[in-house]
Amino acid sequence: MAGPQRETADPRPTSRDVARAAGVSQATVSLVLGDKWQGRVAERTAERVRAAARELGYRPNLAARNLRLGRTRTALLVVPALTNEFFARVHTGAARVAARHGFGVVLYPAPDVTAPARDPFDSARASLDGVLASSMASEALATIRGDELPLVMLDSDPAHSLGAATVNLDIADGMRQAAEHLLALGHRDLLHLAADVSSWTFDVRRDALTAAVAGTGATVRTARAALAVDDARTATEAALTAPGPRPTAVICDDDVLAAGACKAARRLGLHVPDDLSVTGFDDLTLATAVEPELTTVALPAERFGEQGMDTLIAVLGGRTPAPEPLPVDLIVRGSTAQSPAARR
Amino acid sequence: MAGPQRETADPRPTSRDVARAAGVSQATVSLVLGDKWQGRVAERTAERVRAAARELGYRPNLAARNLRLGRTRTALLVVPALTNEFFARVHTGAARVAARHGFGVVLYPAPDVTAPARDPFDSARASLDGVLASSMASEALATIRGDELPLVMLDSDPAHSLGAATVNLDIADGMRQAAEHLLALGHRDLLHLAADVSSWTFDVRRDALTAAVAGTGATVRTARAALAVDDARTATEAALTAPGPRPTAVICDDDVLAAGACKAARRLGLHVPDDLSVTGFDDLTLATAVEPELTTVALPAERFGEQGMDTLIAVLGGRTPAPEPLPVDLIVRGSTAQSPAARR
DNA sequence: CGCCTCACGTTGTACGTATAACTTAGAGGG
DNA sequence: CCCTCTAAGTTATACGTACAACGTGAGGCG
Repeated sequence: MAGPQRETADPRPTSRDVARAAGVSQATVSLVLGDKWQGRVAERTAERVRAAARELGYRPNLAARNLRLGRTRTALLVVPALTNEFFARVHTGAARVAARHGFGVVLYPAPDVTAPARDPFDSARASLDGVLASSMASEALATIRGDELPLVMLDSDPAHSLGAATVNLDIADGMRQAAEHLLALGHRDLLHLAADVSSWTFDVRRDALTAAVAGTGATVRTARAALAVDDARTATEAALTAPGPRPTAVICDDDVLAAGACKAARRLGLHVPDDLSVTGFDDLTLATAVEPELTTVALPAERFGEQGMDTLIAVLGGRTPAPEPLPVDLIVRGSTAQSPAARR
Repeated sequence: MAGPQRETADPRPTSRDVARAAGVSQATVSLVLGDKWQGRVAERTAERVRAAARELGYRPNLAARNLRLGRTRTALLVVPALTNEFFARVHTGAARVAARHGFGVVLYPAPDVTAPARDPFDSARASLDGVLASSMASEALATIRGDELPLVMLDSDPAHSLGAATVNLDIADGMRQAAEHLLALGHRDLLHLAADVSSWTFDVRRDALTAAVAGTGATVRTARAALAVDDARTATEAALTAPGPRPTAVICDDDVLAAGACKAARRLGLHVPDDLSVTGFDDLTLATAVEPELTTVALPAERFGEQGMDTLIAVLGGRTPAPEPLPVDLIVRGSTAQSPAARR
């Protein structure tokens, strides 16, 4: 029955179609559906418009709305890697708050945060209202700032924020808790298994650890590894077999590193936690999947993402909130115990 | 020196500004920058326009372009949960291909794929070119189909695809490989630790397992658990202490489940793999973090995401490719060994 | 009775882009 | 010398929305 197929297979109804169906003007439809009709449109008419919109399955064209309003209700989330469970959880939290405010979140995974590929970001930023950037190097940050886009920094150095709002986890306190836990268990020779990544969040861990052991007589050696189990295992093996007194505890920047450290211990015939204590960071799924379960610093990742997006939306609204760092908690599980020496 | 601050803090240059700077009309700017100027604009002029655009830092307004062109170069990726590393990797692959074609990817996490909350999806779909939906129930699928949006199904039942293109992993073959591996090791009493999730991808695992053991004389019992370590451990403990012959191997729908199974074994005083073999599925980071490392079916998750997006873009281009299922590989590690009986 | 106010709308326009349709100046052909 | 043709632009318009500015008829009031 139908004639030859038209090239327009998608005649989505517009506000004008709704207007025609309701017997009003397009402007009235816009007023009613935009909730700006108080005292401008009669309740009877408003209801008729709403009914027509429902009937036709009307959805406003966001491109047109964005063009008209000059904003997009879209925020960019920049993270090092979404495959890192921590950032996936940050995204979850951020997206939840965003949705609550009618915002969308587009992701920009920056494999190398020090030198982000400009192209995908360039094409995207023209349609963004704001940026939520996690763990970025200040160089990359500077290029973003040049765009004058509202920016909120997550877990980044306040000293290099260039005036952007920052939202932080109390990473330093987490590291302090982990260190004091090990010290209280009698450990005096610590190995810091550090992430081989240039990022403020890891600098904070280092400094907090240094501060925590200062004056206690304990010593800290450092090993570095990429955020992968294998690399962490190799690095730990090397560090534990190096000359000098063998560390009795490994304090790791991350749970993945801690898992690698545990594997290294097993390879060397050391028992965790009897011969070697290990602490992680983040409390990922990993932490309770390995044996023994990891003593680790639990970060409220989703809450963190939520607070980040809340802050960005506040900034867009002209306010400049400066939230307190979110508290973190050491969770003591099976991978830490009294040092062999303290047990006597 | 500057006067009082204006309310427009962001006068981003438009194509008209570029035109003025280059001494041409706005249309010419659009032609040059859109690469449609062959034989329409002199090379000298084109270069002048490009220079002006560079000078002003011009970026086209995507909202205006989208409105004009009626498409958004944005695809929606629907996944059950981004915190599942598998889906994070699928996203990575999909986003990579998308970027290559100038497409953006927006995520829609569907916590419950059987009854997706309509609201966030509703507001988003008006600005989408297509949908890439992973592991969705056919009900939810039907509601999407109603929108007439180009759709590609990932890892979903071809029989319920309602005509949408499907892209699949060869899950059945993976499960077959795992089952045959265990059978070859002499295991005759298997426990299938199934994901307590209603999804085609898990139905396929079940059916493939059933088919693989048919006629071999082996028996398969089934336990169900949510995709979490703790739940998997509990379910496995219950199944292993149930009356009847104790299974000598656990074949799991997922690595997280496998990690839970390993923990259950340890609790019951069983050694993996000597007393109990365990296989996983997905080959997540988890698989090599636990001890022993998991024998598991490796899925090319990123490649899968890439192929999904390639297919969606092909569909948007009017083609209807039907790619072969991607091959998967069993990776034998330390969590499987000969059955105690076969060892004699 | 004439004017004002108020409630309820409508008309018109702008956002920035892409492109169809048109103009114009030479070049070349008959 | 006029006519056509092409290169090299330009003018004008539409996409769908939000909202400022403008009617308009009815009732109130002096």
